[in-house]
Amino acid sequence: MSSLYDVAELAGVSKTLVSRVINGQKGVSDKSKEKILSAMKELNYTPNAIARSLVLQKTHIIGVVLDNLCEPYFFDLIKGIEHSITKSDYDVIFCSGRNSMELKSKYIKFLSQGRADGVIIYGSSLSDEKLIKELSVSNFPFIVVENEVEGVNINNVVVDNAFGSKLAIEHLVEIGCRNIYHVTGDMTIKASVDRRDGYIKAMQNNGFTVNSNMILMADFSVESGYEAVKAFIEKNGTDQLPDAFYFGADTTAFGGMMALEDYSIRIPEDIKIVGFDNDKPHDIDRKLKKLTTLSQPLYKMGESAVNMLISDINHITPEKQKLLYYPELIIRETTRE
Amino acid sequence: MSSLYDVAELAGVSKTLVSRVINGQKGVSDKSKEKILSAMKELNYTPNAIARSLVLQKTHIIGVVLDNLCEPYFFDLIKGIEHSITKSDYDVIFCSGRNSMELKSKYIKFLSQGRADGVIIYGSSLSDEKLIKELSVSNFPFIVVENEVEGVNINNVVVDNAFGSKLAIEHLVEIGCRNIYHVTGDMTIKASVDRRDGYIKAMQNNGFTVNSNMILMADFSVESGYEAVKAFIEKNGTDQLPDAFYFGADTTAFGGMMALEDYSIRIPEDIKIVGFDNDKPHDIDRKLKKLTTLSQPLYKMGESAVNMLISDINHITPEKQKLLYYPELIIRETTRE
DNA sequence: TTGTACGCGTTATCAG
DNA sequence: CTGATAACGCGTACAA
Repeated sequence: MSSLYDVAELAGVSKTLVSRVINGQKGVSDKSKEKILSAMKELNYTPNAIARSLVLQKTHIIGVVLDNLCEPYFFDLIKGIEHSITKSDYDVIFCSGRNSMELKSKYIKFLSQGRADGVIIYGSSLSDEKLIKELSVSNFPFIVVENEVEGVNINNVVVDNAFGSKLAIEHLVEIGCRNIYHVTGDMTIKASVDRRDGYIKAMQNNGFTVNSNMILMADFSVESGYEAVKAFIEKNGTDQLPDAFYFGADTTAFGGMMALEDYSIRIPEDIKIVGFDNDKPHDIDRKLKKLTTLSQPLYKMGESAVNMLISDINHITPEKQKLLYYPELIIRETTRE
Repeated sequence: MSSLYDVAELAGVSKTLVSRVINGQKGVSDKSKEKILSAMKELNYTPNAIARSLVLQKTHIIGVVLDNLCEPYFFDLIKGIEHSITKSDYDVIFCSGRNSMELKSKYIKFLSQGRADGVIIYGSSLSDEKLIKELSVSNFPFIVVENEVEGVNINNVVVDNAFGSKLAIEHLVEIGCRNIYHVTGDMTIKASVDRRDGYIKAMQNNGFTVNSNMILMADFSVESGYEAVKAFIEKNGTDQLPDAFYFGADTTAFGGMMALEDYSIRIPEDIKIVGFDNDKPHDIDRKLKKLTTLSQPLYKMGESAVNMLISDINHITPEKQKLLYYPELIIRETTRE
């Protein structure tokens, strides 16, 4: 690998001139420029970005750390980020936590050690909080998408999950449901907690009381949704069904709908279903009804995250910012006769 | 941001000792170590990876440049890469070309300018060749997955697409097909060309001649598959169908199967279908038959790519390596009565 | 065990 | 227009 110095030597000029040519700056005679250009060609010279970053104290890189890259759920977020990045003078690199907290934390450190000017972190897990609090004292620019972390002043793009629950319950009540159950998502994820709490509150605001037996525990897997509903039916029978199941996640809802199908319970005639996340169904074998769900504006959240982070990096906004998005109710077949 | 020098000053020792503590090296008294550690804490010191890379001439980073991150097709490749990386002492970062050659090329340059020790490039497009030839003169370590580039000596993990066509045709012939048509994938992609050429050759080897009207042009989209088959039927009627359609991609095949369904043509009774790629079906609305297809070992290819690249980086293997994988035929409902 | 001094490849300042 | 020279933050011979 030849360096700027090698080019200067071969061209018979100083490093200063070479640097100017590389960066397209004024102050180089045509003759020198020519010599430099041909020297660069001859040596197959490539500027070293690392050295450049060191002296400039700037990488022009924004890092993105996701829980897992292999997850279609993140596609909209990624696309939103990419779209905003294109309009900026930054480059993005992506790192995957592969569903491991340690790895995620490692990559955040990795990027914050000077390898990026700022980091976008998708944080949904409750256990992210410790990591984020640590990072927030380092005054390295970063922004957390999805998770709201209490007690720390950070850049944050969040979605009001409880509001989503409110929309779901109000919709179900409006179409005549009275006895509405909730099947949770993964309760180590903050969003799941907020959705459940939002469910309870929305039920109360509509004049219903929620007993603990009205909340079925599951996680984000299709299987858990299937098992939760199946166990419920086996315990209570098919004549003790609620008017509706409100699931904490679409994946879980898909599983639940399969269980209902196995017991020949008709959707939406016998029971209404609402999910959360606006996922594409995974299972081609079953012809599931199209699911009424709540959609998070992940694309917009990605865009905003980039913009907010860049303005933080450049100290355009001295204060940390927080942006709240609202989920949108998408009514489909599972709540429509 | 405090530097190693700040820590040394606060601890009242030299930079050398601080450096040793950071890197866990011997040769520091317990007393000094303590002072240094507490100084690091007090200053909230984080080592600067950029400076470190500069002096060490090593980043311990492997970059991966994909055509597009938002594409489930790459999941297996990514997982394979990640798996091998975990067992190494490298970190991975991912960059997305967002389906743009320029962007892809930009990110390859970006990484090769000292920001990574080596790059894994997924290259499927024919137009990648120019870019790859350029890179190959720079002696920067890299490996190309999928595309075979003629005339240059590079690290390469490829899959024998023509062999896949051979498997497909032999399978179809074996179950009684004589009149086998081909619907191409995106012909700007080298794999599509190889699959078509493999189809022609395999047909000839089985004693059939291929006329140009037996090859329908499409790309990788579901729509193109649908349109290609629909146009064919509208032109030739439903009584002039071939025994089988061999598609250059599963996505295309899904589209084609939908078109056949629209004309009430039964699969596999009336016509057999073989695809390529072993994709998951996208469309939940249709209850498509499970598709016989060819599976590429992308996971293994990802693993191998990492290993080969690392041994290139460390000059373990002086020569460039080339690894050839074979697709595997997965027989499902569309060729089974 | 400790510290000094130099170099990694760049950019920027300031004379000439 | 040109060229020394000093940084950027770190690792490492080498010397003490």
